[in-house]
Amino acid sequence: MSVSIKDVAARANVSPATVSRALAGGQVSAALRAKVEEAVKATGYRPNLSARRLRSQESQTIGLIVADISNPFFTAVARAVEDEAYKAGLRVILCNTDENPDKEALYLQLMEEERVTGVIFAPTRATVGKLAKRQFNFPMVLIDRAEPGSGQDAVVLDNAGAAALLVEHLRDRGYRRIEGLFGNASTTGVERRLGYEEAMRRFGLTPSARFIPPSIKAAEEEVAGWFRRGPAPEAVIASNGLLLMGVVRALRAAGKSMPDDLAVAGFDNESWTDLIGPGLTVIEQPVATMGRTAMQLLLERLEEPDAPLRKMVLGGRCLTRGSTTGRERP
Amino acid sequence: MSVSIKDVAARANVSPATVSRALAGGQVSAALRAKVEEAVKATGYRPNLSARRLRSQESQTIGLIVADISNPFFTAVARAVEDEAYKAGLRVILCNTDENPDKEALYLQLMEEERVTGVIFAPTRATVGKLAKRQFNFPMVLIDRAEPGSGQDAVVLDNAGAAALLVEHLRDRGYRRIEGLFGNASTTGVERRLGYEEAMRRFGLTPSARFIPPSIKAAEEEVAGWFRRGPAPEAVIASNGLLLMGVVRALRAAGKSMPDDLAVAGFDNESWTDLIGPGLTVIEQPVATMGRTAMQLLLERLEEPDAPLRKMVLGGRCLTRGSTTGRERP
DNA sequence: ATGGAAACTGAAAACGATTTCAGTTGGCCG
DNA sequence: CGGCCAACTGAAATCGTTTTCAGTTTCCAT
Repeated sequence: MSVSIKDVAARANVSPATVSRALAGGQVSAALRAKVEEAVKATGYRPNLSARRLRSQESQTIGLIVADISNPFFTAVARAVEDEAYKAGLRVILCNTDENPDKEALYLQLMEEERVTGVIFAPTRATVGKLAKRQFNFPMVLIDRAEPGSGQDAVVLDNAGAAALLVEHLRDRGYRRIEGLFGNASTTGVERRLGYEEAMRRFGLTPSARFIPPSIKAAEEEVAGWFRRGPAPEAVIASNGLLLMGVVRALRAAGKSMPDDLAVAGFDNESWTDLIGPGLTVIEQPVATMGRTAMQLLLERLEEPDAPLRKMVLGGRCLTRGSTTGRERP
Repeated sequence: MSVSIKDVAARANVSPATVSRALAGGQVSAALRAKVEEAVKATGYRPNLSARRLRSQESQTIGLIVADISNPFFTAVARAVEDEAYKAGLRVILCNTDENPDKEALYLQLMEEERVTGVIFAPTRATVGKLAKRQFNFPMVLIDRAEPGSGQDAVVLDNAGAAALLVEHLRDRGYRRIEGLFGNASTTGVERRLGYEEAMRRFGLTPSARFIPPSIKAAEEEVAGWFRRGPAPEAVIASNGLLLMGVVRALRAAGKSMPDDLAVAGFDNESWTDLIGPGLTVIEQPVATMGRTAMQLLLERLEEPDAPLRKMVLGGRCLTRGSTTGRERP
């Protein structure tokens, strides 16, 4: 069917071995190399990557497993990972788990069958704890989400620190009753919550946090409830872009405005956050750096499989905007 | 190294052929099947997909080539394509071209080497015309962008019709000097421009369109120029989400507001468009349907390689919001 | 009991590349 | 001129599956 290395060899009157060497830049006389190249062009030959992988036992492919590529945070991370990967001559298989542990297990198994070179993975809280128990036939770098005992390299945000930055900022602007909304699927929610609670206590304030599913709708309903039943807090911190959008939607639906009815701060500097009303105060995550770093850690791990475990913790930046302008104290 | 089917066979005291059949659900006695399954579990065997692909000559993989997965339009399409693909037991290789024809050529070649089952492709204007000339070893479905003579199945929006919807809406609300901003990299820009111009003329208005690169920055600079040098039009139509965001940014930077200083309408109902100021009037593209349909067309093409060429044209919906509220006539 | 069909199993041949190993040249030096 | 090394080339093995082909067993109807 498809033209194989044998066809090229036949056409150039050489052996398949010579064709292989000529194309791979091995030791071949200039004359033969030219003949081979001519034959390749004439036949329209394309190497068969499956055959190459089978023989050479390396897939030159990595897996990227995230919750949902539609989430701008993961989109940005994925884009960075892919750029680095293709630069390194690696292909990327992308998988969306929708925070579903079953899908995570399924895709991890798929990765083993693909004999991938490595995997970059943003696991759910349910899965991250089990990773240490299993042995994979590829190295893995966790991204965005990790736990002390997971036994894998990782790139994460300083979640607690970033949450504390927001609390501190809100307190400085005079807010006291600061509510926290945290995603319940990932370790980031947990860590951000701890950072929030710790900071609140440090300032002598009473923390009040809610764990909810990481979706726009969940946040919207939660905040709508505050306005319906009251009392609403003075300020809210949303632990990711989805929750942040939910908060904004609820405010709009209830005809409330920022920061007067509710001051709003959150995570993820998505492209629209500076365009909404007075602009949203957010933690900017170094998304591209995270993706690039994950890829780097993976490549280095491939070079040195026995190097000590590494966890890269990156700092977030607090971008203050109009949604937390400040409050005249009573 | 890795455990192969032979190891399983040895452990179960059967031949590799039997193991293969047992796992593929072939004709095997229940007793042997159980023995094989036990052996699989004991050895931790995972089939090697490269070997399987080589032998069976089918990759069970499709390529998805788009301009930039960070663009929410493509994100949504990609998500739909992937869901459908995994449902059909196919893997997806995602490639970002950044509207660069060289990268497009590179990735198309990669797809041939991967021996992919098929490709879903959103080509640039530069490439789409050349597709008919080349022969690929896989079927291809164009998505979002196509041209009459491209010789491939396609799923596209009724671009001219959608642009006309916007013109009609703006005219109904009393706007007359309506400027159009169109992306210059894809056929959608061209088609939307034609639809815009045709509709303007139909209403006795003078079309005034600009072709610019499909980036936030390009649109922002263009609109900023209007306010700096004047005169600004009464309304603007932006032919995609990026340009739309650029328009909004320029307005904000110049301290202008919608719709009084400039009425704004555009393409792509991105999640933030109803939250900006009075809400943006946009054409909602059936993104998920587009992705799903592309996958369907591809699967059907695989079933019936010689079926006639098909082009699916989907209608856009006009969501009217505050950015085009209307104009009191002088 | 016997014939034949049906069910099951294993040996071996692919799939298309890479790579080892063993030649075969040709050139150069003594 | 003989010998040796370097450079080049090809035959054949290999990667891990699937699948064909042929052989064996089982079972049922006659």
